[in-house]
This record gives sequence, C-alpha cells and structure tokens, in this order.
Amino acid sequence: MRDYDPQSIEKKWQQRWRDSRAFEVAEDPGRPKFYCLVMFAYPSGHAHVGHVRNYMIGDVVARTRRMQGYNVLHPFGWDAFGMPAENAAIKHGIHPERWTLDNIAHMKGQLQRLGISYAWEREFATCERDYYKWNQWIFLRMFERGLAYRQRSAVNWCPSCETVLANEQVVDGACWRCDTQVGTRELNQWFFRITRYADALLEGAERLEQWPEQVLTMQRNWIGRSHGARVRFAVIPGREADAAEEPVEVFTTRIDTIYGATAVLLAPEHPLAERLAASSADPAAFRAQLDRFRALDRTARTTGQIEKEGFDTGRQALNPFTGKPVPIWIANFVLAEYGTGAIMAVPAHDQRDFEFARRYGLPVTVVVQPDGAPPLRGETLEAASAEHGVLVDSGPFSGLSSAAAMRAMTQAAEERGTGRGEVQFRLKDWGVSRQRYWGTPIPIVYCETCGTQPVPDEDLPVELPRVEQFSGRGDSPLAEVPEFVATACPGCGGPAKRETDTMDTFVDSSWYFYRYCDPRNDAQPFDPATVAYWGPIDFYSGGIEHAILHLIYSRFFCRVLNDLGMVEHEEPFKRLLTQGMVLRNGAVMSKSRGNVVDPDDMLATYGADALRLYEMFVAPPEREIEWTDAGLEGSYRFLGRVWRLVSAFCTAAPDCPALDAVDLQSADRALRRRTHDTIRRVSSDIDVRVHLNTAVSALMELVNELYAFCARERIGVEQPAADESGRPPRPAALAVVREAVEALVLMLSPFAPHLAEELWEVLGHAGGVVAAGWPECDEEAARAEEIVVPVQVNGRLRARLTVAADAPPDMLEALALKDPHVGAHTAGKRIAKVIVVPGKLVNVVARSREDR
RNA sequence: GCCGGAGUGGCGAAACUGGCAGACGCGCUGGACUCAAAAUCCAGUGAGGUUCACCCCUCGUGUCGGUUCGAUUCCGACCUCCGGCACCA
Repeated sequence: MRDYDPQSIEKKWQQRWRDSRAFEVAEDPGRPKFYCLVMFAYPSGHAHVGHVRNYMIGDVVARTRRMQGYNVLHPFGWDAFGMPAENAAIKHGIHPERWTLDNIAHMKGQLQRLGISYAWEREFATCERDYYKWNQWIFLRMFERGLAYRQRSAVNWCPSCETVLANEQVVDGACWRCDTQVGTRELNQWFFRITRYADALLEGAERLEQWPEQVLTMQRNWIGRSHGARVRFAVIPGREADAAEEPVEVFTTRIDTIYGATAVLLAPEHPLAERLAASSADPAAFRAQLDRFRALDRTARTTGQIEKEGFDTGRQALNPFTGKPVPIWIANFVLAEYGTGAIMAVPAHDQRDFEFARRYGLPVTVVVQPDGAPPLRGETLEAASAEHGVLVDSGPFSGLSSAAAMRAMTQAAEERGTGRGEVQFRLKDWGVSRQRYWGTPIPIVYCETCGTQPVPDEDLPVELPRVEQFSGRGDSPLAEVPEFVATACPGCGGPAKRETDTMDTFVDSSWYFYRYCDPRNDAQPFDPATVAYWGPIDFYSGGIEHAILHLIYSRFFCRVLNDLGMVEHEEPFKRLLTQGMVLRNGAVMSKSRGNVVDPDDMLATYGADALRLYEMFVAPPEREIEWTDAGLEGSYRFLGRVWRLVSAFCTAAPDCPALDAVDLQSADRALRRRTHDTIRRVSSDIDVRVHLNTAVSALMELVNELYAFCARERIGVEQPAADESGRPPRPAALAVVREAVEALVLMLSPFAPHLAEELWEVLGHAGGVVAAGWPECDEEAARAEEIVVPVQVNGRLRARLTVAADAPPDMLEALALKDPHVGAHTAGKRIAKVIVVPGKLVNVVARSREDR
C-alpha cells in the first residue's frame, strides 16, 4: 500500500486539470448555469491563509455545483489599480506596473497550487487597457445621462495618500486605507449620481433574501432615508432698503413640533447667511464669525465633537403655522450638505436644539406631551423630549397624535403653499476623482471654446501614459506629463487639456463580474447576451469590510447598466456570504504584526487538500477562525485515514459484486442507511446552508462507521483480507462498503479534490469525479428500520425505546408506560397525559395526586 | 443613543421546524502494536454525587423571569462582547 503523498498527487492532478482545460466553460443554453464568484484580489504581494479561505469556500461551492450538472462559471482576476502599487513606486522605485504584474504572477501560482478550480482563461487585471477602456466607456454613458457630473465642492482629503476620498472611504474620520485623519479641500471633482438610485437601492435590499441581515442593515443605515417635510419660513425684511428675501426652507422629520419652533438656524455655508451678512449692521464682524465656523474641523463638525455655538443674525422669519416671528441664527452644528442646510429649532423636542436654546436663552416651548407621562413644562425641562405623543398648544392641531399631526400638518402646509412632504437621504453622490497615477484616466477634455467635452468612443482608451518618477506629492501625477495633458478638442479641434485625475478604483470593481462573462470582447464591455446567460451571480463570497463600499457601488452599477439595456436583472448578487477572517494569536493576519501564515509553507508539509479541509472544517464560513497548527494536523490525519481505508478496500476486494447481486443483512442495510443519510446531509449542508464544517463532520462520521464496519467484517483495513480461518469477507459486505466508499470519495472531492480524484482512479474509474456526478440519496435506503425513541417523564429523559420506525403512537405510549424507569418516576403519581410525537419522542406527564 | 449579530465542555464547534444538549475535530487519559519510539488502531473524556461494578441521581447552553407536557431554540427585562450608524434635523 502506498502512503498518502499529497505532493505528488496534487502536482499530478493540477497538471491534468490544466491540460484538459477542466474548468473552462462556454454558454450552453441546454444546461442550468451557476455563476460562483469570490471577490477578486488586490495583488498586494503574497496571499496568506486568511485570504485564501474565501477562495476555498467558493471552490467547494463551484466544484459541488459542477458535479451536480450545472454549467459553472468560476472565474478569477485582479483588482490591480490602486495606491499600494504607486506607494511601492515612490518608496522602492519599482514601476507600479512591474510591481503589480510580479505580484499577480506570484499570487496566481499560490492559488494554482491550492487547486482552486478557476476558469483561468477568463482572467484579467483591471490595470490592462482592454479593461479600463470600458471603465471609460461606462463613464461616458453615465456622463451622457447626467449620472456623471463635475462640481466644485468641499471633499474629504487624505493628506497622506494625497488624494480625495469618497464618504464611504472615511472611517471614523480617518482614511480607510492608511488611517490618517482626513481633512477638507475645495476641489473640482467628478461625481456619480448614486443618489438618483437611493430609493431603488433601498427597495432592492428588501428583496435580497439571501443576503446576511447585517449587511442589509449596514446598507440601509448608509442610505439613511428620512421621511419628513420641507417647510418655508418667510424672511421678514430688516431695513427698508433690504431687497425682498426668498423664504428660508427647512427640512424636518418632526413637523408635528412646529408650534414649538422658536428659531431658524442656518448652516454657516448657507447662501442666505452671506446675504444677511451684507445687509447687517457690521458686515465685517458677521463675516468673521461665519469664517470661524466654516474653518472648524470638518470631521469634528459632522460627528458632534464640537461645542454648539451660534449667533443671532438680527433678522427674523415667520413661522408659517403660528404666524409669529422667530429669530434667525447661524449655528455651527447645522450641516450645509444635509437637507436644506437650514433647520427649525424646536428646543423642547430635540436635544441639540435644547442645548443650543439653553446656552443662548431661546424660549423652550412644549407642544407634544408624551403618553402616560406627567405634563412637561418648558421652563423646567432638563432635556428635550423626542418621543411622540399628543399635541398641545398647537392651534387647530392640538389633541392630535404625533403621527396624525404629521399627516395633517404636511397637508395643511401644502394647501397653503408653505411646504410639502419630502424624503431626504444620508447617502451622498459618489466622488470618483482621485489625484493619483495608478488608475483609469477620466475620459474628459477641457476646451476654452467648447468647455467640458467627452472623449469620443472611437478614441478610447485614453491610455495611461508611462510615468517613471513618482514624488508622491503635489497634484495629479498626470498633470506633470505635458504630452498627455495637451490634446485637441473633440468638438472644435482646437487646443485643449485633458482631465488629469484618475478614477476611484472602486469603479473597476463595480462591474468586473460582468466582464468575466465576456472577457475578450473588444467591441463593448461585454455582450449582453453572455450576461443574460450567466447573470445574476448565484453565489458571491467575500469579506464583510465591503458591506457598504463595493457592494453598494456594484448594486448601483447594475442598475445603471440595466437602464442602459445591457443587463436584464436589477440586483447583481443573488446570494451573499461574508466570510470570517482568519486570526492568529487573536489578531488579523498582517505583515506588520508578523503573524501571517503562508499557504506555501503548509503545502510543503500537509498538502493543499489538508489545508483546504482544515479551513472548511474548523467553523462555519461566516465565522472568524483562530489558526492552529494542531487543527491542520487533524485534517491531515483524517485524509490519511480516508486514504488507508480506500487503499485497503481496493486491495481486499479487487472485484466486488454489484449491490443488486447480493443479499443484504441487517448490518449491511445499516451501513447503506448511513451512506445515504450522509449524502442527504452533506448535500443540504453545502447547497442550502453553506455550512461546510458540518458537511465535513458528516463525512468524518461516515469514515468512522466504515472503519468499524470493515473491522467487524474483516475487510482488511489493518488486518489481512481474510481472517485466521481463511474465510474471505462476505460479498454483500464488500458491495455496501464499495457504495459507501465511492459516495465518500465523491463528496469529499470539493474539499480535497486532488486526493479524491486520485482515489476515484484507484477505485477503477476513468473520467474523473465531475463525470461521475454528485451521489444521489436513495430515500428508500436512507429510511431507518428501527429507531430509538427517547421517553421523558415531565420533560426529563428517563428511558429509550428501540422500536420499528413506523411504530404507531399507541404502541409507543404502551411501551413507554411499561418501562421500569418510567414506572420508577411515576410511582405514586397520577399520569395526567402522555404526549407522543411519532418517530421523535414520548413524554409522560405525571402529577402528584393532590394536584388538580 | 439607535440598528444588527453573538454568548454552549479545557479548546474549535454541533443540535436545520420547540423534542435525547455537547455530533465531529483538537487536546488529554488508558490500552493494542513495537526492543523502543513515531505513526496507526481501539476505548474513555461537561461538572458533581452514588456504587466493588453495572446502573442510577442532581446540576448544566451569559443572568433573572415568563410561555409550554417539553426551551440552547419562543417572549420580557438585564449583563457582556463584536459590527454598523450617530449633531443627518
């Protein structure tokens, strides 16, 4: 018997798969398709065992579906644009392209040595001109539709990365990549109008039934839909000379509290603030105050880390409901970018307004009394009461509930022309301009005569010029390349300048999954017919860190492409799995912590199959796992156990009879039951729940059972094939073992594909496990003849009955009551009732005689 | 503060629809094999009590309470941890 030698087996099968193009696919309308995708990789250098866990999960799903007869698309590629490449260039003088391509080559080798079944012929990297050309093409379609626009605005600026960040890329006020505190800059920036799809993205989320609740919640929070009303407060003229002002519009979600609005507060950036300054008694002092507020740290301002301050403008506005004047103040905590940039202050019912009012002595007027609480009084209030309740001192609306008042008052405002119902979103448009080199050039030209001009499709791609020197400072590196900047205007042919910013790399990853469907198309991003066949993605797996970034951008792109008629579906990912990270010594693996485990080191000792099996077995895919060498060792031992089992069986039974040619004994039927029960469990664990850990443990149980069975039947696992008397094993026993072993090998193949292919061949099959197909559960064989039914007395286990599987309830009851253990616990008691769940359990309810 | 998720042996975990808590693996203990070891195979392994032993009993799924014949599972309150949102009007 050969020993299990993963190195030689793995090399052999990887070679065979490559030679036979085993995982390459084409559209085939005659077969059901399955698109299995893992988030593509940023080629940072080396993959560690944490990165590859995700690829293993996807591979188990892909290999299983393939065996089940699906036409499986399982592609891989590289998210190859990005800052680390450019930083390497700055630090080590390696060109970003060289660095990126070297890393890709290394990581691809790692994945291939793990035996992940990718359709490598579809591989691409986003930094290739054949890919980013289509980023530009999509950008232009969005430009045509007003979905890409340019605007000067205050943006998040990372001083370390020297570039703009989208709101999604600012985490706790710091850069998502380098953790530096983010500042503000005023820049001309390109934006994608994702807000146009805010409602669609929110509603679409309701139908994503196979997404983790956590991710959906995060997306809902991020979109931040608020239903409220926009209300107009007329501005009362100050001096005679003042021009008539437009009314101030405020957004509120609590129009029911408007009778308690005792001030209007403007953001320092509000346009009216500027005009009020001009007409004020001391414009210079007014502006100095505004400037002081505007200069406040942006993050502090948007996260409530500043003292609430403000000043009275000296002007007043009319509350459209009370008809009374209220002062207009400037307040530093009012955000220009949310709602209308102005609010009505209701100190009694909003904590922020309350703090502001107490500080400056503004009146606090209670207009909503919460149910069942003692009446509130403005003078004695210690904190705002934000609860809904019943309206008081609110004119004709007094006595209404908050909810009813919101409807009635919104309607009243509409009728009087002083307001209307409105929905606001927290979601902002996606700023995509980046002042960096290693990204997709934005295909726009600026002409003195014609203005902003899109680059015509036929001139795409706007190629990224070769830049050799990177300082890492200053504006866009492309601005330093005169031959790139200087161009002819596509409109008039006159001299013009190219846009020198590049696109956010999240643009690349927002549609790459469609490119896999048609990766070499040079006429369009992809042929819609290919996506109609493969899409949407049936199974998508990746890290939770992309819950809002990549996954919301991709959903947005999907809808844009749907509007363009290129994609039929509205949601790109049917099922999402967020896999847990691999920790070591309680921390995420990272080079800086020095706790990374390189898969290649594990391959040398244990092989890819053991590594794969270990990472799938240790916990469900969603959960994070702690790396242990002992666990890997255990998986390796299990594979050795399988190897010896199958090898010994083949030696013991070179020819073994067919199942239907033998008479089965009860023990044989029991093994068959275990075999088919295992098929049922493993199939549903992989297909339905993706609980790969319990699938593996079911296989382990089957192996344990087989060892015991073979020992009893003298099918030489450790002993010779015949016992001392020279009597060979029973043919029926051999036949059921063969069935079990074959099912085992096939079901193990998604987890340990090399070992399984080798054993399948050893078992005498040519053509591989995919041709063999996934084993079918024979319900008849899986059905138990005898079952063990637990018997409880008052819910506590007291006995077990071994009965026929179809024993009727009254028989179970009679047997239970006859049992001596049951009798011991019911002695001296009255049996109130007996609950019988056929096939499951019996529960005898016994009461003391006194109890009624 | 709001929203979501989690809490089970020495450890990773399982229990899928309210029905035998701890499957499977790691670790540990003992045995077989061996000159010996490694490897392998077999057995045991939640805590406590009782017993020569087999049996048997009590407790036990973060805490307290509830619903139920029966709760890791459902409900209420609370504690702890993880994640998201948060001066968003």
